Amino acid sequence: MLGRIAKLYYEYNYTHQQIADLLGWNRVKVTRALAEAKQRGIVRITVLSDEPLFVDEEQALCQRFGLAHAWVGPPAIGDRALQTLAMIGATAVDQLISGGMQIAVGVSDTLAAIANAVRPSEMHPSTTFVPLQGTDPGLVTPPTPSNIAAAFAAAYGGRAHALAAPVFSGSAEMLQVLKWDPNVRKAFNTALSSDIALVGIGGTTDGSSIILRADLTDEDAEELRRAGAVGDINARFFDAHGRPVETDRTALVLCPALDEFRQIPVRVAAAAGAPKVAAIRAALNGGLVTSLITDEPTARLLLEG
Amino acid sequence: MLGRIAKLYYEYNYTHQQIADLLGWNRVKVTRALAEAKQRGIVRITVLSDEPLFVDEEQALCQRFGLAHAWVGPPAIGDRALQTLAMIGATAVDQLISGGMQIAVGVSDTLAAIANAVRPSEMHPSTTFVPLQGTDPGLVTPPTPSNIAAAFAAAYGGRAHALAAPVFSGSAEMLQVLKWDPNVRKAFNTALSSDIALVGIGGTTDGSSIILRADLTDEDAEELRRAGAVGDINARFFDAHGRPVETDRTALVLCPALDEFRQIPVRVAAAAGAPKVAAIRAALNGGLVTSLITDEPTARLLLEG
DNA sequence: ATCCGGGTGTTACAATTGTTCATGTCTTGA
DNA sequence: TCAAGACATGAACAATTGTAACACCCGGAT
Repeated sequence: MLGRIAKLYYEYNYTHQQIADLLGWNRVKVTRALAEAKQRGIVRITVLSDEPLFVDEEQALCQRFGLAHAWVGPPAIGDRALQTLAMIGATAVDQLISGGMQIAVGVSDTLAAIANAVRPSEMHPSTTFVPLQGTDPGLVTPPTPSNIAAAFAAAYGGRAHALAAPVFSGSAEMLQVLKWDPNVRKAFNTALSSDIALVGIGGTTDGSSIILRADLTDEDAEELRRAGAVGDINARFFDAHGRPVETDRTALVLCPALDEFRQIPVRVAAAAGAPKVAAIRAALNGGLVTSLITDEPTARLLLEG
Repeated sequence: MLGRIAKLYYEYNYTHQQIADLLGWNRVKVTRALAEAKQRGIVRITVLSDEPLFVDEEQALCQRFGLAHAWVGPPAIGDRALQTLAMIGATAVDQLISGGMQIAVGVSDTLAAIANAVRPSEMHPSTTFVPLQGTDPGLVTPPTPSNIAAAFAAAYGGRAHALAAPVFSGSAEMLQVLKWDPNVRKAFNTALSSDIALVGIGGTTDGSSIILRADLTDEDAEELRRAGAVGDINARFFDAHGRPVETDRTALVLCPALDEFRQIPVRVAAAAGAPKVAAIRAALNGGLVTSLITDEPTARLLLEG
């Protein structure tokens, strides 16, 4: 039934009202049916154009920061910040991915949103997604690394690895034990041999999700900032030059150090928003990432600075 | 540029106004750009559904008149009668066509509209379109058979034949000469060996386009009606039982007789509208066509009678 | 019997989109 | 240089679409 209505509307250019009259329905019902048809994917709208949305900004970012790729999306409207970034990110991933690749994924809300937003142009059954770090402990809404990897794999019909280890250890001893576990070591070696890494960039301002995830206290955060930390990738903090910053608290993290992370040849970060500009700029300047997914206002701020 | 705007609108769900603000444009300009993008095919809207629009009517028509296929489109809105019929016709053609076929095409406004409306689901380079009759003499707006065949061929990437002969002869002698011309005979033999024929059905009411095309006078038309003619296919008139009706005037026509036409196994007619119902019904009852493309009101009238 | 929960119909209103029209601008050719 | 035509522009209006609120009905579970 949805198909019929969708055809009448999109192909025959009937108005909702006319469809309602034809079917003896109510206009609002037609409106609702069409919304459902769209949502269910019965109606597919494709824009046949590969021109990037903001070529100028993308090129400027590449030149200024020596990036391999840059994708700049439109400014978020209303509260759609995450979704907007996710869409441009999905485009980016779809352009980068190809069969047989191994792709490492970090954790961030943005990355989770991207994983849900991907509409593969083609399937890649032989592509593998591996998590870059273990699972956060008390995280309620779950962008866990394994979940994100699984979501990507589901979208592309590929495979996903899981990593059954906590990302935060309660003690140095525990961290040591974990680090020497053969399975854990293997998992990290695998992740670090990926072709591409997808990560988010976090800030160190109040309210950054890393603060919450890591169970950091206000004092911990303040200590980090005093030590010069402006942001993190995979719970590894860095200063304005992209150099590692560690405190006692953040040393207990089970995920690749920034220098290990650099082994991955293509490192794509997705992040946007004024509070994160300092962190993004630091990551770019320090060469922590080779490619950036962001939005137009953020790109402008990065280029202005 | 159109691609960018289309993406912002259809993928990022910006409103026209927001796009205008973003680009420093005027809203109306955005509206117009989007319309052009649609028109140019940069934006493609697909309804993923193969359910026919009016299954009940289609089945009823098939049963009642022993048809092989029936396609029923929605009622025309406003003055879009031709375009609406063309769309359902295009769907029908796309379903019927396959590689290597030879398809004979007649002349009618509807058929011309269908040829322009086809959006091939796949190309058929090995399919050939051949005209069923010669060219009308004084026809200003040109749905000439060769044009229609060419339009179909262009759409499907196939080949088209031309038939360089007038459909109306001024005298019996001329008709004889033409009929014995080897090229003409070959052309007709070719046409009649087609897998499918696509034709229109004309009525004999005042204003029927056949009257105009054939340069028939009011007296000619009246004579035809007195002789029982209710309609025509390719300028061959028939009565309410689908039996041929000829007058001196209409005998001078260079196109297959109705009985020759029947050699083609699949004969698809496209026609709709209350004035044509008698003609359509006659063609169906007489088995002149095996398949019908029409619209819902016409289908209703046919089934009621 | 009663109480949901989900779908429907209705209305009213808000937001978005489409169209028209008067005007302005830029070419083209005499 | 100027008129004529083609075309772009922006304001104003009209039509369509989206959304919310609310009453209602119906089948199933309590």
